[in-house]
Amino acid sequence: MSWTEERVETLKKMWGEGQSASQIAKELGGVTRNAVIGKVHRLGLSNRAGSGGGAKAPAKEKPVKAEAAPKPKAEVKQPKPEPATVSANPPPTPISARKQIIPAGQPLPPQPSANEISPEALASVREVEKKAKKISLMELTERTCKWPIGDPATEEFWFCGLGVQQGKPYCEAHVGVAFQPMSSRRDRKR
DNA sequence: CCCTGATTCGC
DNA sequence: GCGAATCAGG
Repeated sequence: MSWTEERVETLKKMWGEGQSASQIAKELGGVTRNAVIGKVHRLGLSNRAGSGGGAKAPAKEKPVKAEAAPKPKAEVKQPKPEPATVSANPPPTPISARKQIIPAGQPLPPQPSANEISPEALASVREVEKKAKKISLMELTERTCKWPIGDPATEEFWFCGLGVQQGKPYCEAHVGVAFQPMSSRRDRKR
């Protein structure tokens, strides 16, 4: 693949939108994120600025590493289709993580169906919460359970972080409580 | 471990 | 000009 007008334009657009290099690479196809970053630099838009009044890159240090370095480890390619990114689609805050205190300015999204959970599922959540990995926001990936535990308004807040099922945002147990079969929790006057 | 962009340098 | 390898960091 080569950098046609069209592809470059897509690159510019997406980069301008703050998309990550890897996302752009996936969109374009046929290129790696490295290629994208390389192109970005050559185009001179390394900084997401674009214009402005003389934003100049401060002189960078040049360590001058001794080359001719051997390659102790080989790079491994991992073809894995990941259509979505975490930041784009925050999971609905489930049962836990809601005391009554809402951080100002960031009202939690409505929780249409966070009531009536099957006792079994609830039990497993408790169980899982005990062995949750307590990972931070940064640790969240495509394959870590994104179930919030604790109160976001306090320090007592982390994410489950256990391994997730293929495609699912949560681990086994949390998927169970997150995606209730429409049945089993029918009528229930509130 | 996963990811991010930045840089270098042989092609 | 291109991009893999590598670096540096969250």
